[in-house]
Amino acid sequence: MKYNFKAIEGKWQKRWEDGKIFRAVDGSDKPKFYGLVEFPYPSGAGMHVGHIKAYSSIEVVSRKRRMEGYNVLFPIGFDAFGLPTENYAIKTKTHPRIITDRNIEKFSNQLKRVGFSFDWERVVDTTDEDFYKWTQWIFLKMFEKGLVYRDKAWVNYCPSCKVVLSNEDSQGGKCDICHSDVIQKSKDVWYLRITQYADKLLQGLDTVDYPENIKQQQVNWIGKSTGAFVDFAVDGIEDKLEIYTTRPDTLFGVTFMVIAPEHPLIDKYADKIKNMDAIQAYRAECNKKTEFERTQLVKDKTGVKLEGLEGINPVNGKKIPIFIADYVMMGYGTGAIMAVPAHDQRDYDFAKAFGIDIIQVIKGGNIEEEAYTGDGEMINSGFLNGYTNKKDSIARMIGELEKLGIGKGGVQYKMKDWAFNRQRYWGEPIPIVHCPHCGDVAVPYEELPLRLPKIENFEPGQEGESPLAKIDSFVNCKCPKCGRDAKRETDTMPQWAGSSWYYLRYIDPHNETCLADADKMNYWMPVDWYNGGMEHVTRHMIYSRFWHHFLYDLGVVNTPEPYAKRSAQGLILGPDGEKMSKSKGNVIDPLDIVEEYGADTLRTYVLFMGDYGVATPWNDSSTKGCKRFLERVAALTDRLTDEPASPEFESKLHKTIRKVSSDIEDMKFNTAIASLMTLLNDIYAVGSINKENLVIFIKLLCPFAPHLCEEIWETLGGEGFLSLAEWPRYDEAKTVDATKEIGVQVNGKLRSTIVIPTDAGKEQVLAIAKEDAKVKAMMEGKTIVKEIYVPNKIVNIVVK
RNA sequence: GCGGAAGUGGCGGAAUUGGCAGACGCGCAGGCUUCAGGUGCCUGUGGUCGUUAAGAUCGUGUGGGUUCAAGUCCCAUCUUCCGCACCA
Repeated sequence: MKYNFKAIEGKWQKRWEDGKIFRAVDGSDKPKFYGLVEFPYPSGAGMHVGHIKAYSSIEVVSRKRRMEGYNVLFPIGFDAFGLPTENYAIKTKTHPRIITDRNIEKFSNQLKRVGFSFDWERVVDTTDEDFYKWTQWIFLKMFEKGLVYRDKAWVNYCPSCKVVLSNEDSQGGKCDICHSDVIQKSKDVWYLRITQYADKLLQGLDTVDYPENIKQQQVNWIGKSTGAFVDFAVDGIEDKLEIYTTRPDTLFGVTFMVIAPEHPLIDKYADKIKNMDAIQAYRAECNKKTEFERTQLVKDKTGVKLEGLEGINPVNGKKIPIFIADYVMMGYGTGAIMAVPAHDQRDYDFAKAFGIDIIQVIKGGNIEEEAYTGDGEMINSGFLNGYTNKKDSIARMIGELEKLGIGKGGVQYKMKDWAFNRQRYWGEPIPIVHCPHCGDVAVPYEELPLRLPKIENFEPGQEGESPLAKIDSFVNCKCPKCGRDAKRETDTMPQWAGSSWYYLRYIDPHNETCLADADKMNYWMPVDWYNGGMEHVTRHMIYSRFWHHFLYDLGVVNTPEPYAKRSAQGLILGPDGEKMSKSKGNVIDPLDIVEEYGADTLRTYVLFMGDYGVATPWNDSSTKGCKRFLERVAALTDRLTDEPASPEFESKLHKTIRKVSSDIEDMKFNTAIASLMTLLNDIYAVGSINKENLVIFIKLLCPFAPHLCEEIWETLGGEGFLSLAEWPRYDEAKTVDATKEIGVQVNGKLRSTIVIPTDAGKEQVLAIAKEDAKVKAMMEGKTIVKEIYVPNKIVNIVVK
């Protein structure tokens, strides 16, 4: 058969779609498999090769599972709210709805042309009001349970996008979307109390099958530390200055304190501070720096001493100076620290710069040179003297502080509450009404969805307020509680909202009475295998795990964790080895590949190109190599024979079944395909193949190159769809060969190879080895010191 | 700085976890087919020495070590990539 992919691919895509053969069945008796891939943002640019690679893994696993008799849910949808669409809407004066629908259609067609076996009857779109109704519902449930609060806060604000960003969206002081510098601005912010779930999110990691590096990233992100809160009295004022420390054991070594420039104590006691001018000047200086700069300048500590206020070390009553310095952040701990220069490098640098005393309280290191952070015997530390174990001294100190009522043990998280509102049009409206009499009131559940009003102008206001604020008919409403005039919240939710629960909606996408039917969720959840990008391992995954834990506590879902297993694909780099980008002109368009080589070649190549989890450059010649492979497979129909296969070939075939089956489970797609290539070479070497064995071959190849394999199946007179045929099983007995070639070493160096009967005894194998001419020559005139035989692997004869 | 991963031919990468390094693919070279280009098919392809050959010898970032045997384990060291980062 000649390989005419253009004719084949459209034909089978149509048959699959018409036959609805990839439809997931609710409540089937079969075992279930829920495979999930991160749904795409339908950008105008269309699909990227990265999408193909990301989806191909679960695609192959899902296809294999179907053939193994599973009831498979492999859905797709669109994460369609977001800034790029809105910005494009502003630019082209087109409604985001129109743009989104257009892009979704384009994406769908592209995905279909690659032949992915998605269940197209379960497509979800986060911007569909039937979907975001339930996003709003979950928000209101959180509001009801006290997990939502509003606060005035200094927020990360992108002056270009005119939008408030979470810490997660403004990493490194740059806007995640447009990469402009982020500035600090005072705003009304809605927060979700994700910190309340920090411990559950940490503990949940012990119950899921994620790779270690992914777990570690999530652990780091949550950033739990244990330590103590300690109150320091300040000379001359009533208020205490509370600090957080992970090293309360070093309290006797405290020689100064540092507070963040924004610390409220400063303004409150401005009249007591004698050098307010200098303080204000320093603050102004800090304000100019972005958070990025502030966290970059590790060296050259700067700061100003507060003249007129002095702290008192609670354990020894010593008076110590207080500084403001920008290396202390208001956003972590209490915004104030006790400084122990002898045992903390930052404090040490600061003390050296400002000529402050350094008191060593733990023996060890050389504090003339640098801070000593290791363990050792406690000295100069009153009741802690003589302690050598950090753990013990910390426990003793916390006990002492608690007895005195000036401190207590506590934990801190790097993770902050999730800033949840955006001043944008193209997002889920936050279903809250501001009533002058009742305060913030939830929109009643029965009024959901709170629809986005149809408007013409999507530009944000001058001060960055939401475009919705200009729509009087939307803003003005009655308070659901008291019925008097009230105003609607005009901010919308961030892009992460819809993706925090979308995998549940796939289970029951058209349900009008709840987010998904409980029985169906009991059947399908948890997601058995979720693949996506490393860039979503912290934000998206932590947010959605948070929402899922919340829904579990609410009794809506039956599992605490949404994803049983997670994997991540490596990037596809440009042919030049650089990250693909428009500006570098090294972008590969998957549709060009489909046009030129066909979808099966594209699918095969993205999995063959290298280790799935590792970034690999695109190589057009190698793509051709995959095409050549498929052409040679197609030509097998011209090499059919009625002859039974030789035992040697049967053995190779069954080993290949075993290898492909296990490699797919281990995501070693490259070696799975390589073993099929090897088998194909073997078939060509033999010259022919019988029908029975060819069917096994195309079944193994089917998850990778389904169009071609279906076509061959049809040519061979197969009934129905190969995609639904039974996955081949290997016969263990047939994978065992009668003889085996093994290496023979003399003194650890390979000198020859011999053929032995499989599982022959040591004596027999050694006898064969010693008969070998080359081995004989090497042993000539020497005495044997040691003989080693590793069954079916190697012989090593040590001679002197 | 902390945490994680990785360094293997001209290139992408294999190596059943301590047992014949370089599977498979690309590229390259030679040959056949072809008017020719391309495609296809066959053969070869880690380095060095060796007239071909037989063979020898070196070889998995670098330097040591353990072992009959090391890409794989241990110690030291260099490099690259990816997270996190004045987190108290």
